[in-house]
Amino acid sequence: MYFCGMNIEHFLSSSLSPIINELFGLTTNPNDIILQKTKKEFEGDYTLVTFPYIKAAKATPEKTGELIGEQLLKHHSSVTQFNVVKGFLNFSLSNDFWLTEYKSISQMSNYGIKEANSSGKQIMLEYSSPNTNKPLHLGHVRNNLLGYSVATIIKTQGHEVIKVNLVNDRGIHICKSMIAWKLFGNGETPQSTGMKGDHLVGKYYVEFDKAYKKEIQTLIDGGATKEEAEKQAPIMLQTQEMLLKWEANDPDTIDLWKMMNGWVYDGFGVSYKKLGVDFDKMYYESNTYLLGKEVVQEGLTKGIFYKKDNGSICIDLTNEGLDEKVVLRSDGTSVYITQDMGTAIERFKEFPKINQMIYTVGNEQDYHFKVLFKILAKLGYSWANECYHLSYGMVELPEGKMKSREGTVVDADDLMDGMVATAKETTKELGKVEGFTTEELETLYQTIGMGALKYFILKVDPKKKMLFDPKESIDFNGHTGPFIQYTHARIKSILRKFEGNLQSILISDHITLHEKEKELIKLQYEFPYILEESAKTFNPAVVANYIYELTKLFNQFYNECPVLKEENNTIKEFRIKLIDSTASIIKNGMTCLGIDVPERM
RNA sequence: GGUCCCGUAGCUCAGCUGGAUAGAGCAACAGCCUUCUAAGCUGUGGGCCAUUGGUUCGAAUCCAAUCGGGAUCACCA
Repeated sequence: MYFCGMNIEHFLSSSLSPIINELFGLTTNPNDIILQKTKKEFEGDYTLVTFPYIKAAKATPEKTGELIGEQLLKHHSSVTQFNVVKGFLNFSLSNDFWLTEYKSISQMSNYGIKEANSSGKQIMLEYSSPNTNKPLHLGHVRNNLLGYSVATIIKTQGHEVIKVNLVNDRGIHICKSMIAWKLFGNGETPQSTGMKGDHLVGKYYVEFDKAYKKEIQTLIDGGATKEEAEKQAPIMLQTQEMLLKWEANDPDTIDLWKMMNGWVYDGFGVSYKKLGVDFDKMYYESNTYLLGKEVVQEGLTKGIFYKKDNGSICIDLTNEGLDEKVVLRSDGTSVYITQDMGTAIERFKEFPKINQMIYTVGNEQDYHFKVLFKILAKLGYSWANECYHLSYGMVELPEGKMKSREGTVVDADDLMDGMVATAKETTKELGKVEGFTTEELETLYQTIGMGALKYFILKVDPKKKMLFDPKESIDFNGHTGPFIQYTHARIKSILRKFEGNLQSILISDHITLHEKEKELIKLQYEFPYILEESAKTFNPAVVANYIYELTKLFNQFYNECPVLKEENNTIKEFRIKLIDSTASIIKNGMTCLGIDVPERM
């Protein structure tokens, strides 16, 4: 049940409230009156549920509906008829009403999208945040697509968005890849192996794990307990030593670190480009991991934190329904949340104008962010309330959760390449691409393959975990990206064949709308409210599902109403306009999802 | 065990700020290409909306309990 657009809703509600008040002696105001779109099985455009008024009316729901309906009909020329079924008052708006509405829609360029303006907010949105020890996998894909899409959707509301990426480029896990490469790498480089840099480094992350496990087994066979073995394995000791060297700025270690991270960044760059995502600013944990310590001191003097006997510094959140949380280790070093506190404070200093900070991070960290925001609020940062954890569900495989070390991951590059390859195959099979240059074809395969993948992921509510079965490849028919892209191409094909001048078409006042035309107008009318809703809830699936509905409706229209073959020129020109604005909403909606739509396919 | 999230068609998902007979896609079956792109359209079958109670004129939707699944509760990140 959607709010039916603001203008119409407001217009109707404000017409209805005096009627209801006068009839039944109530004092409702227009905002209290809830209208809904009339269900398909019934005659009418909008529906008012009369149950709330039957007491005051001292009448049956049917009678109440009749009374309101009669008044509405009498006072409003746009309302042409009504009917009452049980407690539901359905009324219809006139042909002219919809036609007039459509005229104003068709005159707007980028209907529903607000330009950045001075009243808009400045919002920082963090997403992606990869580790530099392994390539991206399907989970990262969801994060990246979601973050990028939400940023784009927020921009349509006239806000400025600063997209940031906080790269986890240091720590023990990075050292693992480094040690393994040093021990077993024989000087391999992306150049010498032809491997993508992130994959090469990832290979050594796996190598580390193999060697580590082998050493543990040897130690256990020699009589050690599992716990002892895990601590004493030489490769682990070497890794810990390397981390200390890194923190001490040992030149050789830093050089190795820079070299291998460089490989990873080259690899990520390629993946990001394929994904079509970008960032306005990069943050690196190697620069931020020491932040937050002073704040801990500050909190200590304010009495928000306290020192335990063992020297660690904590905060007690048990009154808030949370636990006690360590914010500084007894050896004085930071924990995860210390950095996050410091980084947040730093960002608000660096960008004093930001009104909101959004973190795109998986729902496994729900608790962490609850604690983080609570601590920031306690420290007295008023903007703590404007921090938001854009939490999304895990992507699960049929066998369960993905685990990097166990090799049960779907690699992002493999996945994307596979989708593009399937797109190529399917396109060739259908054979509709005569006259494309080789370059255009490559772009098209890319567009379709990535469109399928992106739509597949973004059409589901981010909050929910989603299942991905690699064996059942992503579909190109039905509720999919390619279906929407195809429809767009179809419209564009008609527009290319139209011989008149699209810009100069004036919509006649004397058109009797076909049922499907009216439905198309009604649905187009909703687009701005869909964007609003989607931005407000940080949910691209709202846009995705809307665009699908619009597309499906267009295809029904396409099957019932000829455009170019329509003999009545007035109607033909109107239809040209109608499909043109449909195409542009499809395009703009898909852009919100980071999906391109081709002119031909 | 505490806290949080989730259970809708065989499968993947909409609908959830309470409203009419719970919707799509995939899969299955049956139709539609001398007509603007069939990656399309039309139709058929498929549901105790996990269960039980409660609130309400009205519950898939709100509340509680139960069952089932997941996450989290580190001086890891």
